[in-house]
Amino acid sequence: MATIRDVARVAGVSVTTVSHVFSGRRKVAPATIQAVTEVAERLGYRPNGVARTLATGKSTTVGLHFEIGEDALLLNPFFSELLVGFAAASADYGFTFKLLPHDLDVNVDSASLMGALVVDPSPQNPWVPFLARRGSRIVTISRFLGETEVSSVDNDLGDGMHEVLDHLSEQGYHNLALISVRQRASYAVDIEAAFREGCDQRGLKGEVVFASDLSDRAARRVAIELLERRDPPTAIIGVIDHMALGVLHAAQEMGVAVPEALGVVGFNDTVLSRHAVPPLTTVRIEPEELAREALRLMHGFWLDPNCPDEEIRLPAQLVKRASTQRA
Amino acid sequence: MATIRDVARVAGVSVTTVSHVFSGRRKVAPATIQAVTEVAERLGYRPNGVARTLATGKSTTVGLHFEIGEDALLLNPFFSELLVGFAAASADYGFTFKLLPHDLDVNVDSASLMGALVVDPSPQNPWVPFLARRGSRIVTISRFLGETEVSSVDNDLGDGMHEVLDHLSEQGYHNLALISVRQRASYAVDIEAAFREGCDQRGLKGEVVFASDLSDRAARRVAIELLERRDPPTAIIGVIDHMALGVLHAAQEMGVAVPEALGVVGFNDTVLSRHAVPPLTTVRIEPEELAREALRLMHGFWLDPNCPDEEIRLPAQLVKRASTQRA
DNA sequence: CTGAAAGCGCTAACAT
DNA sequence: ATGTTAGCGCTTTCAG
Repeated sequence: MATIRDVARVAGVSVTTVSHVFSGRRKVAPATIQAVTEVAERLGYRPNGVARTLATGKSTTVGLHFEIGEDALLLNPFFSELLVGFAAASADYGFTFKLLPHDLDVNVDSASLMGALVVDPSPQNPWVPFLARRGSRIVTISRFLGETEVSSVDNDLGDGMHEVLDHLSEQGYHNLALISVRQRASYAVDIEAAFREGCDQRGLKGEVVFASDLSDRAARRVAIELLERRDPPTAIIGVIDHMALGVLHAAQEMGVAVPEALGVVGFNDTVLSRHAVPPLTTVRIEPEELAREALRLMHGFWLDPNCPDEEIRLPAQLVKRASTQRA
Repeated sequence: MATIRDVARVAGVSVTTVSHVFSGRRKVAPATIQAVTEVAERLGYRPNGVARTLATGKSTTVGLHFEIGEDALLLNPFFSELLVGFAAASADYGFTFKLLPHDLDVNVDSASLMGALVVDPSPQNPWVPFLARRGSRIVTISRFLGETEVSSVDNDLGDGMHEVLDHLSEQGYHNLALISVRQRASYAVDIEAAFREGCDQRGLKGEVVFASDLSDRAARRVAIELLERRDPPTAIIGVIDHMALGVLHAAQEMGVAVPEALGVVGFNDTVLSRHAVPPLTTVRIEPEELAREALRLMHGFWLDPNCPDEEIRLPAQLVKRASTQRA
């Protein structure tokens, strides 16, 4: 691999000059630029980013952490969509990603990270405080409800829930249940709060029940319990599509007709909801938008390390499908 | 951030010693280790990986490239599963990942990569030759059918196809169609070859048709065409689960009973196949296994940069579900 | 408009 | 068992 010195020598200029034609951080004579570029091309020279990062102390790598573990989140297509969004947007901003392992690993080379994107952190997420303390700028997808102050980009899920409730009551569903999880991630908190408030406001009966984890199986178990009651809910909402699918399965197994006897609603509008039978009413959020905004914030931090934290809020929109359309 | 020099000074030893207590590359007196560790702890010192990489010329970062684009691959849960597998295995080997953008970006800092993992490359994949030329070791998931010599870990999909054909003919499906794609990735090539050969061997009628891309929609369109024929196939196989789902939808829309009038088979055994209605017969591969093997190879290269390339082949196993069980 | 030279934080001969 | 020192490849004052 040719180094900056090789190029300088062959082109008959100093390394300083070569450095500047590549960084563009100071004016260089057009003829010199021409010559240097040519030599560099010929020698197959590419600036070494590691050396550059070391010299400047400014990295262009951002950490990426998905808080996915034993539970079913790992199968949630939402994450793939987000990932694609990140990959796409990274090209525009010149960032490159480093995947952070699931468990906090003190050996991770935080010196090489300018910041980190953390997806759906729970308040116990160890990476957020860890990285923040080391001086990394952090942007979370959905909010971090722990102590550390960070930037975030999130959807207005509460708003989405209100749309859901309007729709359900319009369709004649008045006895509702929300299947949530104990893990206090912001999306669960927001959805629950809006659910309780919205049911009160509309005079709907609404109960929140908890599944042991985010899997469809766990949701299915809870749904079966709900449907076995003498006064079962007429509509069940899952905090993520995955769980709503579990409800769908429970209903099918128990011979409960959807949407006639039971309305089912999910959140996120992943492929799963379109492919469900019947197709699932859900709340749409835009993963690519989330990714793009997150990277925009990150880029702001890169330009100005002292740029203050920001909280971006994107809309969430109800998508009506067959699982709640009583005709 | 404390540097190695701060630690050395405070601990009253040389930087060399500090370096060695952290790298373990030479014996250091227990007492010294103790003292250095203590000071480091107190000062919050962490070795700077960027500097280390520069000094050693040996990085522990591996590039990760998913050849996902406009087509539906981005929604294929298989990738999430692989990703989780990579993340899990990386902990064991001490690797960390750098996501490579979809399009070849010459500005990517290949100097910081010891190697790259490329998932399902088509023969036109630009990253493989690019990185190989820069001296990165490459491991592909499924084989790279282009010119460049690389290591790979792959499943024996041909074997899986033979199991599929045995099963189908056993169930009385004798007029088969395989929906594949024009993109000549190794999985499509392998599956097609085994399909043709297997049908011949068993005296089954077998036709390969092509969808415009890997999406369920494209597969659905092709399936509709197939089913509208005067002599429609009695079983349709999709090269990935996603496409088989499209077939399922086409059948449903056209009132064709699955599995009675039509058998449907997919590949990969993603969540989608379990959640399909009816559940999809498919060929199971193990994403975590693939990830683990790939990283094992990569680690071998890290230990010995001259370690020869290797081609790992993992099994693929038929999973019989309702979509082909004629009772 | 261009150079010289001092680092960035760490490793690895080469010494002792 | 430990230390000295010369880099790794690049950026960046400070000079010209």
